[in-house]
Amino acid sequence: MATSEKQTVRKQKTRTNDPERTMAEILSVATKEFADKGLAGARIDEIAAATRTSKRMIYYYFASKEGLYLAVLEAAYRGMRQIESDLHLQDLPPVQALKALVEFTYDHHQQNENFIRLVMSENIQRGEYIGLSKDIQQLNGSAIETLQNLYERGVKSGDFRPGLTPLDIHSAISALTFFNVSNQHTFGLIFKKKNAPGKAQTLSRANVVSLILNFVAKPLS
Amino acid sequence: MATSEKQTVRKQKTRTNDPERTMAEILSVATKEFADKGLAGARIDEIAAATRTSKRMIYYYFASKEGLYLAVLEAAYRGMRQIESDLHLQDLPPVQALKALVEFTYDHHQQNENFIRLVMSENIQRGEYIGLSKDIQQLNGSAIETLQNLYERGVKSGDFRPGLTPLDIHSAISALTFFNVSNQHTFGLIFKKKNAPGKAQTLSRANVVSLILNFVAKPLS
DNA sequence: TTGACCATGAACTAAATGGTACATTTCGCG
DNA sequence: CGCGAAATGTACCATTTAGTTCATGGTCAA
Repeated sequence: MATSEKQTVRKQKTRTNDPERTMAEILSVATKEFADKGLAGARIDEIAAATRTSKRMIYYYFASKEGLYLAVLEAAYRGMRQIESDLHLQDLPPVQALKALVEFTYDHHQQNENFIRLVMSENIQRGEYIGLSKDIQQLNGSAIETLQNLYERGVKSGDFRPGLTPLDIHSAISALTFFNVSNQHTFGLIFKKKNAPGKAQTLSRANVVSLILNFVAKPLS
Repeated sequence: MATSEKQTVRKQKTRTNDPERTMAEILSVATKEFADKGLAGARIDEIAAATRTSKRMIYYYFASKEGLYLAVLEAAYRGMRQIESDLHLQDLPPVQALKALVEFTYDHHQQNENFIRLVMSENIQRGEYIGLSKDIQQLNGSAIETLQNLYERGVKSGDFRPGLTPLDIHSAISALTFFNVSNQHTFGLIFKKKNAPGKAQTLSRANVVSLILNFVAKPLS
């Protein structure tokens, strides 16, 4: 309609310079593409096409495919760190705090498939790009600290058994919550029956909580 | 005969036709390449170059890059199934059998990084290719059956707590043993200190056993 | 107003890469 | 022995794709 008449009705919405928005849009689209296909599988042209801007702009802001990929990774990790600090575990007694942490992690992983896929992608590349970013590296460090605190409190109160390291617990939680999402497709082929509803749920949240608590808690004897 | 003399020394080793060996070599090299870089990242030319044969032969036997990838997947899964049936779990009492299964799975995953990487690759592609192979799909099915048997024996004997499904247990074992290998690179960045020895070990075998046994075993009350 | 930055978009390049055409050799088999 | 099918090698093609150039113009703050 009307966008053109005669010769030029002029774009009614004349262009606005908004580098922030442009970059954000590129990042957002690129995140989907990289999460979807991995670094090697992603196509710059496809990303450009899905944007309101052009390939030219991608190189203008991110210099290269790898540069864009790294920016995507960093943005994803930053988003993660954000929410993680919103749990106030220190206000809860150890067992409940641990339970809350597990449940939070479970839900979070379940809801952030793109993040999970990016991490898988990076592992296929042996952490080549994540290793480049100092920023990213300290994230998990603070997660470990939180756990250390929590675990020590639990041991002192007699709720947790001693002899574990925070890293053990962190690994176990990550493994159980990550796998559910990361391996859903190859794993889902086992019961190729109904998968109509949500995702192929393998380990339920309750089971993960149970696994971790049974592992960490002191057996009542 | 005189394979030669005169002017040109003629290739002293005249060509031998050996389709079996050729295919096997292609598969072996391709497995490394696909495990290393994923489907999109792998390069047919590189595979060909690492073979004693040529790119021509790859297409002769496998028709396309995807065809080769699928063949690699199937071979990898077949190799897996092989060894898995060598455990005679039915000869052991439930708790020990479960322990043996976990330990076997742990070691096996640890030693077959290529397989793990292929599975990751497939998950990034949403199981697109694994889904094409009927062959592969029943593998995990039999693993589940084995577990079902074992679990039922354990419940009957009073060693295991009721209320679980074989799939729950299988998921937990897989998650804990798979993650260690699959996510070693992004996870390893936490303690970027010494990683000189083997791989960045996160969850020890003993801990995985402990996690699973505590989960499945009936709490002694 | 001016100049630095932002935006566009199409056409282009150079290299990488999946795939083939065609000629040649090997080998089992009658 | 010799013939046809299977196996193999070389050179090449066609397309895709990351990245650039060109040419031009808009936006905005000082």
